[in-house]
Amino acid sequence: MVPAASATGIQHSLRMRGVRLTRQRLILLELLDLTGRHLDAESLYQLAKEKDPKLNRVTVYRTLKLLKQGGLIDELDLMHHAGDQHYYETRQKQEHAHIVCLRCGKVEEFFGEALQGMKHQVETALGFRIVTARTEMGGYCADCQSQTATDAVAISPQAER
Amino acid sequence: MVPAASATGIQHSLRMRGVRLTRQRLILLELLDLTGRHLDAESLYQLAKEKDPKLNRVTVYRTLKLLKQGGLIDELDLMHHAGDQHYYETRQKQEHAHIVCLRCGKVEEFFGEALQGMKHQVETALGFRIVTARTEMGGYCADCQSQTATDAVAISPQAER
DNA sequence: GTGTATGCAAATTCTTTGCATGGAA
DNA sequence: TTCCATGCAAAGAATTTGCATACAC
Repeated sequence: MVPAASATGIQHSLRMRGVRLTRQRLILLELLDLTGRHLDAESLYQLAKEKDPKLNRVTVYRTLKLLKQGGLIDELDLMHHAGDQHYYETRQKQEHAHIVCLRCGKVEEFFGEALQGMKHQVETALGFRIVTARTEMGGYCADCQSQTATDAVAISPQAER
Repeated sequence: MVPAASATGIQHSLRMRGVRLTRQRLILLELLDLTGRHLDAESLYQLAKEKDPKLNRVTVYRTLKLLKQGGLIDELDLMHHAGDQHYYETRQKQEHAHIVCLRCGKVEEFFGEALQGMKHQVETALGFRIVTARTEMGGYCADCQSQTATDAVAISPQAER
């Protein structure tokens, strides 16, 4: 179960379900797996175009949807720090939270018992069967904290998004 | 600090920052505070229109942005179970997770130590100063679990969104 | 009175859909 | 050979922007 085997694992899982492994899907799966995490549809599309200039943006969206529905990738929002697009990562065995610096955009991952624990608590306390979970936090990284004071982030009408 | 005082608290906070309390903003603040939680922009707009038919959708978006930036309301996605709109609730003293039933759309809230604990862990472990946090889970509520089997949710190309 | 907030119309961003053709199994 | 998957163009959903007017302080 080394990282590199993961794409193969997904391929196998898809084949099992009768999903056709087209050239486009293989390209996208490889990119999702090998590239540094947290790609959004547009970035994934741009990378995929380098490998196959004819691959269409729509195919990217359709493939992401397929993988998401199959529980093979997770969808993130990263606190919408850079817009409303979604980000994706291949599903890990270990649940983890995503921490986004609202100033520089850096994304850290946080692994801890708390997450699995909470999932179980929810399942028993509320009677839900949890399929997918997501914890995201926004704040300021060590580097940016000092500078933030300078930025004067008063509650002025125009800003970010 | 009773619930009803909360809208007043927000008003005070806004006034302090030099934000003008217009008729429209007062309507929106009241609705956000008194209505059952988790309104999206469109729902809030529809409710607001009943109180002031001339109030514009754009004003709703601008007000939500203002309040969000000021940390007075929190933005939720509710796992995008019904589309890509955002939902809002006035910020609570107690952090809590939102649990969404992917079949019937029911939303439950889960309060627990785990969340505050994790926030502190992240702050010390990663050196972040966390400003906003969000935990959402998607799954199936007790009522829907039995029926889900029947639904035959194989990984077929077309479905939801 | 002054300058921010609003309303209106138009634009933008992100994502999905319809339909004919292509290609994996 | 049979359908599922793709590409293309167009549509759709959610949200933002530009600009003149209105109104809170």
